[in-house]
Amino acid sequence: MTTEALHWSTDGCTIAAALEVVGDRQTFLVMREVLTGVRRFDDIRELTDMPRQVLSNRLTRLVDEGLLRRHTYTEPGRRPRQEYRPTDKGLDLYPVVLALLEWGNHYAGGPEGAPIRFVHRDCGSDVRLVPRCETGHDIDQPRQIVPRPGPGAQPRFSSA
Amino acid sequence: MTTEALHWSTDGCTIAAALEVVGDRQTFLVMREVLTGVRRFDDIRELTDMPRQVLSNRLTRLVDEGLLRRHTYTEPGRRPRQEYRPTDKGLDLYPVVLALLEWGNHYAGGPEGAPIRFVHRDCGSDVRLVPRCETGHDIDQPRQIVPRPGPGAQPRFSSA
DNA sequence: TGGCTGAGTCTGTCAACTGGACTTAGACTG
DNA sequence: CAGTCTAAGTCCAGTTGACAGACTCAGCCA
Repeated sequence: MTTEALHWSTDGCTIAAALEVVGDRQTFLVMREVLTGVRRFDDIRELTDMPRQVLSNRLTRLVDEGLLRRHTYTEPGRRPRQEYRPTDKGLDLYPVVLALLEWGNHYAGGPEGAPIRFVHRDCGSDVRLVPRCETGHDIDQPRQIVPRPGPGAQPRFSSA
Repeated sequence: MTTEALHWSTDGCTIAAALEVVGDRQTFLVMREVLTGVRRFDDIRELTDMPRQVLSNRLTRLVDEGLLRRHTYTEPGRRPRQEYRPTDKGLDLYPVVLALLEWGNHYAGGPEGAPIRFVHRDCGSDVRLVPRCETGHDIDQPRQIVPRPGPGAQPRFSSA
C-alpha cells in the first residue's frame, strides 16, 4: 500500500511557487478586493479589516510581483490618487478565487447565501469551474482526479 | 467611474470563510501532500519542509475542521501508525489545488515543467479547469468575468 | 533489557502581525 | 497666505506565531 507519490520530490512544485506569491490570507483578500472592483487603499483596508502597515506591505509586494499596477488618477477638483489595478497576471487568479468561493459557499456559507458572485459579462449568468480532462470528459467527482508525476518530477532521496 | 462594489459589505464573504480554513501556506501545503497521496506525518514533514510543531498544529486543525481524518493502520510486523486521509470536504479542495497549479505553471514554472500533474482516472489525460457560465458558455478570458452582489450582499455603511 | 522509529511535545529566539499615533502632500476654505 | 481636510502611508511598542533543535513516549523487536 506504499504510495508511489512518496518517491518524488516536491522541488520546483508550482503550487508551492504560487503560494509563495498569494499564499497568505491577507494577500489573497487584497486580490479579492481588487478583482471585485475595490481599488483604493482605504477602501481595501476597510473591507479587509487589516492594519495599514500590512496592507501597504502586501500592495507593494503584489506590485513588485506584477499582479497589480499602480495607476494615478485625478478626479476633478481633487488631488491625484493612487488606484491598484490588476494586471493580466492578477486577473488570471480568477480561477483560484472562483474555486475558493465555490468551496466556501458549499462548506462555510450561511443560509442567506454569498455576498458576492461572479457572472459572465456577456450573458449575466453565474460562472462555475468545471474540471475537464484534455480528452474532453467533464469530471464531476473529485475522486476521478488522481495525481501523477509531472515532466519536472525528480526522484526523492530519502534523507536517512 | 465610481465602482458599484464599494457599496457592499464583505461580511459573510465565503472566500474569507474558506481562507479562514485553508488560507495559510502551510495548511495548504499539507492538503497538497494529502491529495497527492502522502499521508504520514514524517513524510509530509519532509516534503513540505515545515517544523514538526507547525505540522502537528495544522493536522489537528484540519482534522477538527473535517478536511482530514485520522486512520490507524498496521503493517505486518510493525506497530500501528496514523495516516491522514482526505474527507469529501478535503477532496473538494481539488479545484483550488488545480487552479493554483495552473497559475503556478503559467507564471512560476521552470523550463523543466511541473513536478506534478493531475489526470482523469479513467482516461489518464491531464485535468484542466474550465470556467463556464450556467448558460453553458465556456469562458476563456478572465476579463469576461465580472463581479456582482450575491444573494447575501449587505449594503456597506461607510464608517465615517 | 535495551534499542529503534513514528509521532509528537518543550523551549528559547526571532520575525511578523496588531493597534494606535504620527507624517506627508496636494487641494480647498476663509 | 495660514489653516484644514483627506488619502496614503510610516513609526512604535506589545503580543503572537514560526523556527530549530532537543527531548518524550509507545509499541515492536533482538
